[in-house]
This record gives sequence, C-alpha cells and structure tokens, in this order.
Amino acid sequence: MTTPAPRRRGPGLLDLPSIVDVAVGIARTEGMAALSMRRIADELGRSPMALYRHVADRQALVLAMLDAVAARIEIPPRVEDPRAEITALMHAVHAAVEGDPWVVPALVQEGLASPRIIPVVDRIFAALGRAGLDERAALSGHALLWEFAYGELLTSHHEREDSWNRRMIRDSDPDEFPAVHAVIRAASRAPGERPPEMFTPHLQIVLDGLLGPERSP
Amino acid sequence: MTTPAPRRRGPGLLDLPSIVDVAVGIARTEGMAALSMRRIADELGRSPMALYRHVADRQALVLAMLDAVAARIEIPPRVEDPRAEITALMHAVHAAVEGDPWVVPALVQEGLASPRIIPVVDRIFAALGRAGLDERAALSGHALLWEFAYGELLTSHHEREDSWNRRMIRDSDPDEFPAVHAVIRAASRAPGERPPEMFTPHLQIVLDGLLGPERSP
DNA sequence: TATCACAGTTTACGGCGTACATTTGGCAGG
DNA sequence: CCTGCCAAATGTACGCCGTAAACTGTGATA
Repeated sequence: MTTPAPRRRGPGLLDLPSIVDVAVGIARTEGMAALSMRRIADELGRSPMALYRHVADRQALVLAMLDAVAARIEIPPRVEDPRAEITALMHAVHAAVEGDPWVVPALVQEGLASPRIIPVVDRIFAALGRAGLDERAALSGHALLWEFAYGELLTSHHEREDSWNRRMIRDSDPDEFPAVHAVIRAASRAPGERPPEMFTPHLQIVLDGLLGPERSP
Repeated sequence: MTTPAPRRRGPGLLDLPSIVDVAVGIARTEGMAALSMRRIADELGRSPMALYRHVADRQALVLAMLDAVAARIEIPPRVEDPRAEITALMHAVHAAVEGDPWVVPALVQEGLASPRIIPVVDRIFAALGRAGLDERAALSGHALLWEFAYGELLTSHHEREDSWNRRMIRDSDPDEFPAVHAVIRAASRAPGERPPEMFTPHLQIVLDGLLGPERSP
C-alpha cells in the first residue's frame, strides 16, 4: 500500500503547481483571454484532457491561480500603530498582485475566495479596533479598504497604455469643459513618462478619512 | 434619392438600439457569460449574422452597451459647495449603474470609453479646484473617486449572495483570528436581511480624506 | 504471471465569434 | 407594370473553446 510511483508519458509528471505556473505565465504575458485549457496543455506538452486529472474544470484552475497569488503575500511584522499597520498590510497585498493584471478579470469572474487572506483581514480588523472603531465601523472600514484596493488595481490595469485622459482631451471641447482641459494640460506627462504611483498616496487619503487625518509631529 | 424605406424579414427592422436593448436585458438577467451573438439573435428572431450589419463585432456591442448605461446618468444641477457637488455627481453615476452588475465584467474587459462621462468629470475637476486642490491634486483625487466607485461596484456585485463573510467565519479558527470572529459576529445579519448600503457612507469617508473632514455646523 | 489503479490519450459534442457567399424583397427608374 | 438594383438578412463553414466518455499503456502489487 505504498504511494504509486511516478509513471510518465511526457517529460515528467504533471501536477497542479506546474499547471498553475504555466497558466499564470500565459495570463501574465498574454492576458486572461488567451488562457485556455488547450493552450496550457500545449505549453506542457500534454493533451488537453490531461489537465483534468489535476483540476476539476477551468473555474477551479482560475481559483488555484488566485490562490497562488495570495500565497505570495508577505505578511509584514505587526506594529501597534493602526495607520502604520494597515498601510503595511495593504502594501503587502498590493505588492503580491502588482504585475499580474490578469488578477482583475479573474477576481471579477470568481470572486475573492482564498482563505489565505484571513490573517490579513484579522489584523486589519484588529487595527481598526485599536483605532477606536466599533465592530460595525470596522467591518465597514475594512470593506472600504478592499473596495479601494480593487478599484486601484482595476484602473491601474486599464491605465496601462492608451490613457483615458488622452482620449478625453481629444474628444472634448475646451470651451464646454474647461476644467478637464485645465487639469489635463497641467498634469500632462512627456511621452514615455511613467504614470505616477497612485496606490500609496490614495491609501493615505482613504486612511485620513477612515481614521482622521494624520497628526503632524 | 430619398432614404431607402424599411424592408423587413422578421417583425420590424433591426437597428443598433434594439440590439443593445436586448443585449442589456440578457446581461442583466443572466449575466455577461450568457451573452452571445447567437443568443441575442434568437431573442430578436433573426439569424446571428444579421447583427453584424449593425455592429462591428462583439466588443463593439459591449462598448455600445456601456454607452447606453452612461446615457442613463441624470446629471444633477450644479451646486457651489464642492462636497455636495461631488456627492451628487457620484450618486448620479452610481444610480445609473446600480442594478446592472454586468457592467463590472464589461468595464473590466473593455475599459471606460464613453465620452458621455466627460461632463461629470469636468464638474468633479471644477469642484476639486473650488475645494482648494491644485491641478495635480485634482487629477489624483478624481482618480481616487473613480477607483472607489469601481471598487464599490465590484465588491457589491460579489457580495450579492454567498457572502464572503460567511465562508470566512466557517473556514477560520476563532482562536487564531479573534478579530475576524468578533467583528463578524457583532455585525452578523439575520438571514434574508439586506446588506447595508455602503456607497453613501464610504463616499463620505473618501471625501473626508480628500477635502478634510466635514465641519459640524 | 495476472490483475489493478491510474496518468494520459483519443474522439466527439455542442457552443462560441465571425468570414464568406448567397438569397430576399421592396424601391427607383424605365 | 415590369425590371434591375442593392441593402438587409440568411446559410454555411471554419477554427476556436470547455469537457464528457471511452480507451490505452505502464508500473506496482498479489
């Protein structure tokens, strides 16, 4: 009654992690739309149906991909100050997800299901409590933090190339919409210039609203 | 050289608005995954290829659907106070989208492209300026507002039924994650009870962070 | 040596978006 | 009234997709 030893057809045995690895690679470089069971199987040198030994169906695979991303979260050391604590936690989540824009469509389809984020949630709740929020306010504030994280991810995903702003300035009449043109012109970037990082300052603004503005020392 | 009169095969002439109408109906009741060219054609009593007379391809159709939603935004009368102005505008957007959860996956796939929101954007920029933000801060704040709106839409979309929280409380160890359990238990709702509306209070929190906390009168 | 369990393959089905070629039917010009 | 035109709509077909079902080969065990 030993565990059955490997039997191979292709170069090595198939297993879930390697399938997820390949899937994440495809999604990262070519987007979620290019991800198909057949494509993954090709990449692994197997027949498409081979994947189904290790994964129930496509949805389960996507959940496993999201779980793999969640596993990358490096949980930061605990600090007492609520604002610093939440900032560190949110940055850890953000860092795990950054560079994988496919997470957005995947999350939309499947929802956030990985239990791996429970430790993060627990510490956010605790920090909100320390900051003086009661349970209902903590739940609400916690939801707001995730709403912000989702939204930032989604818009930064879209902002990639053909920015929004550019189309807007082209399409609209400066006389009719002067504020748009004033702002866009003032903030326009040289071509090729990186868009400014928004996550950090925006998180601070949300925390200002949630915890009260930061005291200046 | 008069305009050619209608010629019909089915009950009436096909045009873009009626196609979009049917598509939105399907997406609303059965979700974006159930939306297919063939399905729409069925509903209209036409052959699938008939749609391509009026719409370039599926992506163009989705963009037209999003544009139809944007057209529903009822732009509110202008008010001087920036906070009230932004609140009214964001609520108008929110109201237009509420009840159409398919907008989330559609937006994720296609991005926000409709020029119909330009008037809203213009007035948000103007209000942020009135509140004392310079152009760069206005652009950033504006982005934050949309991030929040997207995120709220996305999470409320998911929150529909099998809430997150329930799974979380089941899956996690109360001793290991006490804050989670304390918060969830304190905020648990009776079965069937509506989840509380989050948009309004969360928007106010974001505005607190963005404009400074509301003064008490 | 015979049997079994299991990894992987083959084949097939129904549904998708849509390219391409064809038919239809109402109107304008004769 | 007839005729020819042409936009609207159709029919057919192709290459994708996810995956159900049946089959095959192989190493371990009895």
